[in-house]
Amino acid sequence: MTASPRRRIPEATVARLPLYYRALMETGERQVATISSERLAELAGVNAAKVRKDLSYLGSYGTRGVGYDVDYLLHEISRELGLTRDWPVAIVGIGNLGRALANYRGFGARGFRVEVLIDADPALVGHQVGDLAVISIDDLDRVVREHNIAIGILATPAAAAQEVADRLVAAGVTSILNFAPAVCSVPDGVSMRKVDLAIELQILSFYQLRRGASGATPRERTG
Amino acid sequence: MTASPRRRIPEATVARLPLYYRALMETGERQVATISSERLAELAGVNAAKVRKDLSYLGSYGTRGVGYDVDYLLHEISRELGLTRDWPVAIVGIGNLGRALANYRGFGARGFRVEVLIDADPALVGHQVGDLAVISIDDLDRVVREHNIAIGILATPAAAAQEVADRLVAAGVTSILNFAPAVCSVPDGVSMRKVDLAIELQILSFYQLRRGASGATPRERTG
DNA sequence: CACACTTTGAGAACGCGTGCACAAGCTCGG
DNA sequence: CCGAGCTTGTGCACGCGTTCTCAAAGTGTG
Repeated sequence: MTASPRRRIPEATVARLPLYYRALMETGERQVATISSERLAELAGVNAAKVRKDLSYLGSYGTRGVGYDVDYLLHEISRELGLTRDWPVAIVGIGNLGRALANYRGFGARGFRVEVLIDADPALVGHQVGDLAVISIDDLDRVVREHNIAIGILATPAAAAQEVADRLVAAGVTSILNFAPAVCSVPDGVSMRKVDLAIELQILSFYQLRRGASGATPRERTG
Repeated sequence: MTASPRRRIPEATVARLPLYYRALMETGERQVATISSERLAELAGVNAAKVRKDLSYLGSYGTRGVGYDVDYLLHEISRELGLTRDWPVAIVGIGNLGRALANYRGFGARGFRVEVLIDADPALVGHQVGDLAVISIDDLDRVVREHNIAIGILATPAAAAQEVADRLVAAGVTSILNFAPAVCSVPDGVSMRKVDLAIELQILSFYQLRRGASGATPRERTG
């Protein structure tokens, strides 16, 4: 029942669709029937021309002189993003970050359901985190297959990242969200997105430095 | 003592410098004196031409026929990224994620030191998280100024994000890393980077769906 | 029905980033 | 000192994404 895309949707557009989705959800709750590209742009924090071009990749869902039907557009975007499905998710690496992700409420609402928690530390295996018990990494393959998991979240230390990624892929996972601070490669046909907290701070630091010593100034490093 | 840039460094290059930095750190520990762009590219997960072009924005730090001096390059990159300084950091919003970030080891090593934890929940204020006590949001302005904080991490619920961002900016913060799932604007002269976990999963979901029903297939949504 | 007003959809120009290709420059062996 | 072999630095072409702009297509009013 998945409609084939009219045209290839640019990556940059795909990355913005979730923004539109969220903005439309908030708008829909306010009982607004239609929305203009300009208003949607404002809510999503982009400009109106971009909104119109992005949406035109999905098809002609707007009405000139009126705008976009909120419910209809919401439905089209959520279908395109696969939010009409339930995606079972596994988290590997139940440290600080893994535990926080396991308890994060924001996932479930969009159909991403954390069903499996995996860790290599025997001391952690069997422990309860939220509603779930931590499973040994030795059972990774079996559990991932049983739960029919397509999306994995990698929250291990850097050193383990590549090996765990390989095992996830071998078990049938085809999308990985990688929080480990390590370069990590996956075969064609598998998507991987990276989130690296330290890198984000370093980028901020670069621009902070460039702005010169105006405002708060950093201390010279002592150690 | 900050060298003025030879040329403007493209954003895309800035975003890769931390990758090179990390790769060089690992290389340096192995007592390797020089490194070629090809090897560095491999370690950083990019291609060699890009490495050379990126590094050329910093200056001519390589030697033809030889490669780059690891220590020297490391020093130049860390200076450019501001990693020779200590940056005191504040985290606002000590929920699941905020707590995980507060305990995250990866920051300190690069000079980012979490010195202040702030939350709006009176029940949380005063509680110890790691070595730090949670401070009331009423004291945000005072504490941020006292600690001379330039970089803030926003880990509040979406509804509070914009207001907290405004207060951080008013207190002198000029770089914000925003984990709240909300569009949030800051004045010129302030940098903001966004990390949105739900959006990352939605992007993965899009491509997962496009790859068709090969591999694990999602369930139709019930609720 | 005609006209003023609104808003979409897309053509076109521009700018940024990527990757190829190669000259310039260095080392090393003889 | 010369020539073979590397590796960098960069000019150039290409493609993607953004933004400007405007015709097309709708609504509403008198």
